[in-house]
Amino acid sequence: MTDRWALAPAEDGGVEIAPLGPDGLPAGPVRREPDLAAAVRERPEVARWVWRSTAEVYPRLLAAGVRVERCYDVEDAETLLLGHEGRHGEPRSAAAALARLRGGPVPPDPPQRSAEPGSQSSLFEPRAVQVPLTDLAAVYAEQQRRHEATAHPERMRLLTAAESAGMLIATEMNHAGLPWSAEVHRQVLHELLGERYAGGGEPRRLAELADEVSAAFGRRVRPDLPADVIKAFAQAGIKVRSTRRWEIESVDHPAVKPLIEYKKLYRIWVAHGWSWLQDWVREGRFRPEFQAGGTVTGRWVTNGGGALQIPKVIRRAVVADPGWRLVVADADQMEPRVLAAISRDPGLMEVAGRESDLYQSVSDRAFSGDRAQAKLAVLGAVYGQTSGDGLKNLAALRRRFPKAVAYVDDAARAGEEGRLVRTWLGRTCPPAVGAGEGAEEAGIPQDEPAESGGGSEWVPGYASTNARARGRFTRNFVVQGSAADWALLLLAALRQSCAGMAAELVFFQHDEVIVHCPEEESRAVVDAIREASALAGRLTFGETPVRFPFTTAVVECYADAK
DNA sequence: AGTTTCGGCGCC
DNA sequence: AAAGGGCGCCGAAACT
Repeated sequence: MTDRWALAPAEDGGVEIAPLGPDGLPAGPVRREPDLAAAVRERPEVARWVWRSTAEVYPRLLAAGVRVERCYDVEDAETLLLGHEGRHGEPRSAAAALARLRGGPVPPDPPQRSAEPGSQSSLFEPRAVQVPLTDLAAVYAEQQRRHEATAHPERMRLLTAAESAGMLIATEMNHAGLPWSAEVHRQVLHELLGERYAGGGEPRRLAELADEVSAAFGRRVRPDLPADVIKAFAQAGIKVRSTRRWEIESVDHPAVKPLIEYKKLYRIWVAHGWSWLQDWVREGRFRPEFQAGGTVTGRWVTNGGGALQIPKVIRRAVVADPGWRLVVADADQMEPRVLAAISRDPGLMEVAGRESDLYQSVSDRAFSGDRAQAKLAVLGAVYGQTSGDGLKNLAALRRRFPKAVAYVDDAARAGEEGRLVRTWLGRTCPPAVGAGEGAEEAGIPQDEPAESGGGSEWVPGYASTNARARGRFTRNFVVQGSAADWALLLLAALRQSCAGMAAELVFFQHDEVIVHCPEEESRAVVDAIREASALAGRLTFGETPVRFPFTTAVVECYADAK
């Protein structure tokens, strides 16, 4: 690629830029310009901007109305490369990478700030250590070489490119915000919770439910205090270990019904109630701080506002602008389809090659038509279910789809034995806690490795509790993480096809994306999603029969999508 | 008084 | 039917 330029903001608000040669080093003199946004705006021919941190640069560009098509985020790539090299946790800053390159003392990473409601703090990162452009380019050039040393260089290049695209998209989503009607939200809260009382106490409906619970127990009980509730049940002659809903649901006592209702509404009140609205919604937009690649598996997180946990009833407040629509697109059975693609199990690839309900197809083959059982078995295999009907169902799944189950079993065994596992594109799981030479030298006891030996059955009972927990983690990691790999490519492709339109990506939640667009663009957006899905499948997994269908809905209100 | 952990539950 | 993976958030409890 020829049209790569490096970019490094200077302390005085100016910027250093330089074209890069094939080796990743500056191919011309470093230019210094006074205005970051102007420097980028004036060079639309640049195919990819190489910079230290998207979070540092891109919000400033967007604020000035400048978008870029592609970037390469050096610090983000450093994180992924370190992980792949088994050096998870080493400082990831460009300054640290430079120090490793030059053999100097490696500075620790600056501490992460936490989000405050409505803050604009991501516009600038004052704590970040700047590196001059020539040094940044040196780190970049070295990273290009490190890509070549990975197990699958072309996949690793795709991963860092996709993750950088994710950084751009997350920043653009933060800039756009999710359309949010405070009026509808207040209406929903009033319907569910009743009037608020002065003084900030519980709203009417919660107070009533608390009274009902107390009346049922015959004494004052605070339903939000688990210890109080457990004691009250004990006094009524009922032993419960916790107040989790699934545990008390089956208890025969008049307090149970109002208690469960209280918990449900209490949750909405504290997490998505009036104070949430006050804190997070401004001028018709909810602005969560999306953070691409915020989890070890590559899933995104949001920083503040709980944007990835919006309760279904609250989604009524997500309303398109007048004349606009929300295109809500949900990938159908994403994780088992990803498992089919990565394991190349012939039977699972065959059912995943159809767009029809995958769980139904699996159940027709292995569970005599019981879809619910098939879904449980698949999820149990991916999550590492350890007991109950799950194990029996897993056996049926293993008979029909041996390579698929072996794939996750192998990942689980690797985790139990303290080895690393990777996603399809090469994102690598962190090492076991206490693992590594340091721990051994220090005499920290290690978990016993699981019983090794042939066969891909996973035999419970042979490894320690910690090792088994790590096995469940790595088992899930390869699927959840590879799904995140694919989802990133999907987002990048979708963003590309929306580039000429007014349509904006405004929300992303693991396997679901929302595009906000003028009504007349909504058909084109639906088509774009289908095309992006097919492209993402090909790019991520190569030639594969597996398809990734979406359920799409064009709605004015998010709650109407399902 | 301030900070960390826990319990419970929301989403996938 | 049973309680497995990844997160964030809040208040209370448990600490320093």
